[in-house]
Amino acid sequence: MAASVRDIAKEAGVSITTVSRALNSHPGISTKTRDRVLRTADRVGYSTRALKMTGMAIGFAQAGGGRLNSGYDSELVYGIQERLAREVSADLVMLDLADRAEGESYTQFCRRKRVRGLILRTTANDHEECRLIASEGIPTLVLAARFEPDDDVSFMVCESSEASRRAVEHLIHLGHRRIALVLHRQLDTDHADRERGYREALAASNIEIDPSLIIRLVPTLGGGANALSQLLSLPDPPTGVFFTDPRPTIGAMCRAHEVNLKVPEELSIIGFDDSQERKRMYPRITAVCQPTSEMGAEAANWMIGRFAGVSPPRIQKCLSSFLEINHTTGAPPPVPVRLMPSGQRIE
Amino acid sequence: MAASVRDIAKEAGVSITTVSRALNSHPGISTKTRDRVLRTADRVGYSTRALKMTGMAIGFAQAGGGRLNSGYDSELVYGIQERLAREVSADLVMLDLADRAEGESYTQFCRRKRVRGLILRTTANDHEECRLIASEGIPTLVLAARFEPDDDVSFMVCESSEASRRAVEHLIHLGHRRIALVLHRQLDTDHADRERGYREALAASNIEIDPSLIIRLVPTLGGGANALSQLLSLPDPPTGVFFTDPRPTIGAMCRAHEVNLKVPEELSIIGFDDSQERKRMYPRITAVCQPTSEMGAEAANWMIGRFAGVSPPRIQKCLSSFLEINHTTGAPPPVPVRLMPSGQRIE
DNA sequence: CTGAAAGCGCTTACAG
DNA sequence: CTGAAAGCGCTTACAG
Repeated sequence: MAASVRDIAKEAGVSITTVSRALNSHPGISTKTRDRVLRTADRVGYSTRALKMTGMAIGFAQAGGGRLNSGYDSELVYGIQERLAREVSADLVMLDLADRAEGESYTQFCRRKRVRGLILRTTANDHEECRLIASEGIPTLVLAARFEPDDDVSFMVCESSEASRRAVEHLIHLGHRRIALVLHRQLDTDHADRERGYREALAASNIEIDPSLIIRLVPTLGGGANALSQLLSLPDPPTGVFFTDPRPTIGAMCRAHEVNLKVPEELSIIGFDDSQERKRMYPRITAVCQPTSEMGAEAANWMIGRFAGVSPPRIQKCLSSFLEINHTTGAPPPVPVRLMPSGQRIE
Repeated sequence: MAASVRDIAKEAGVSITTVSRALNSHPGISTKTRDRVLRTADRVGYSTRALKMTGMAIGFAQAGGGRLNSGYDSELVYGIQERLAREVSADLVMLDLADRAEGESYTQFCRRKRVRGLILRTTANDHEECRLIASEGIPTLVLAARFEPDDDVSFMVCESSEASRRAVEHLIHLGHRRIALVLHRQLDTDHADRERGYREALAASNIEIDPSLIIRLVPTLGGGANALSQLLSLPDPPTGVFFTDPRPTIGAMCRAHEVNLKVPEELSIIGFDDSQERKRMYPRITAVCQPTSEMGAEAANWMIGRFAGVSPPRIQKCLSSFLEINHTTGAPPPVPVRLMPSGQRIE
């Protein structure tokens, strides 16, 4: 049960001295022995005495180092904590992977921080580090990123191509034909999904893609506002727009009010929401929504189950985004509305 | 430097057995001895071996137990982490004080969780617990609550009576005379501050308080929306409203759009913002704003300084809210706007 | 590169 | 209620 260095030593056929060296990455030890000892440690369920006393803790960290700080992260933390609080008494520790000591493995780092499992966020550039961490064997789950099935990495991701397709179909059913898409400039799998949904919906209705209706931007409030203006000043403007990120969505809604554009009478807008922003906007926006805090809760569930020996050691779960139809989508106007960049109407 | 049980024993003139018992709240020990030992432990700077290895960590917890989950908490955590990341390598651990073992003191709990200092949030009902925790001597800082100067509790709080007074003065200068106030039903010191600012501003301009213009509610989006409707359906409605909480502010802005009320031409609105909500609203709202993430950063600063022996052991700091004048305040309309509860205008 | 032995920090029966 | 001694978990010179 409570495996000690002695247990590992007996099991691996070495002295406790060697075990200690392996666990603490001392230099004077052969790679082969060290690996065998560490594998044995994991197998017999080794934990330091401090860890036994201290209770369970799971870490939340950003691959590549640094601290977590987006609203999306907060929503995830909220979901994780709520589930942890309800199910078990486990602490959540906000870690910075850049704090690892020289030569310290991720597993050792977590042991030192008394953390038994890691929930990770990552950028597209840090997938390799996620693979490395997972390969060490410490229970690891990456949130909101997708890995290949043969990558031995557990992840949860939110699929949004289908909800995105439905969103655009919703506009088509309402009678829209010129439908714009506002995308991330840096296309990750999530945003590629959303673009795919858009293209599929248009293709299914034999509507040709007009590249001038696809805008790629840095996802900020201001970017969204400008994208709206840019689209509406086109010679042949869209009657519906789909924003694939929350910040541009909010910026665009503000700009619509600013230029006195009636939504949805003059323009239909579908946004993107990964928290509860839509409840704070007027008109309440029709949006593709991600169940973010639910993802956090699911992540906590899996971790709890891992420690209890119930969860599978590897999970690759895909949650679904959903289209919530609210008050910013309607039939297209008889004549598309065109605005000067200044906001003045072009009749 | 690295004080051990042996050091404490020598210093306190007892055996290490007794020290161990005191540190772990074993029953068979006299209160007097235990207190002396624990005081000595603090004085000589005792820390367990695990703690020495594990690096610095500070805890974030809710007095009274439970997990933190409001947007306000997220903003605080954001501020704390940003500063911690920049200044030192300290982890932030989200703790649930309800996880304490039977008979375990707060200090012991923190030691077990390898936490060297506590940043607390509290409700009005849990001030006593904050005093108790602080009295144990572990570095403790309560955020966003006010204690008496002779309460030996460190806190940081955001004063809002002055900014609230300025907010109402701003309306008065614009020519408003009938100014409504929307308040928490449960009046804590923060909200009492804001009410005081309102009353002072009116008194200074010899405007009589009209109780029908003061609404007390549960601070939700819907509550704010209803408060707006209620105020505008009065026989003699206000031309300006001051909301003292973020959620009703947002709800009221949505309701204004909903009933097609022109803000600020027909009604001036001053809101309250403790995060960055105002940047997401249209029109951008004139609001009393709290520097929430700055408070988190200040808290982290003080903690870091405490461990370095630089910060004073006790701090009672009052940050200032500020009035940010944006686009929802203007001159009152020639004739006050009156709306039916349905939203229909009463001419 | 590895291990037997000494030793540190702490806890726990046991004796008083 | 207290302490001397045994003992656990781990690390660290030291020897090979």
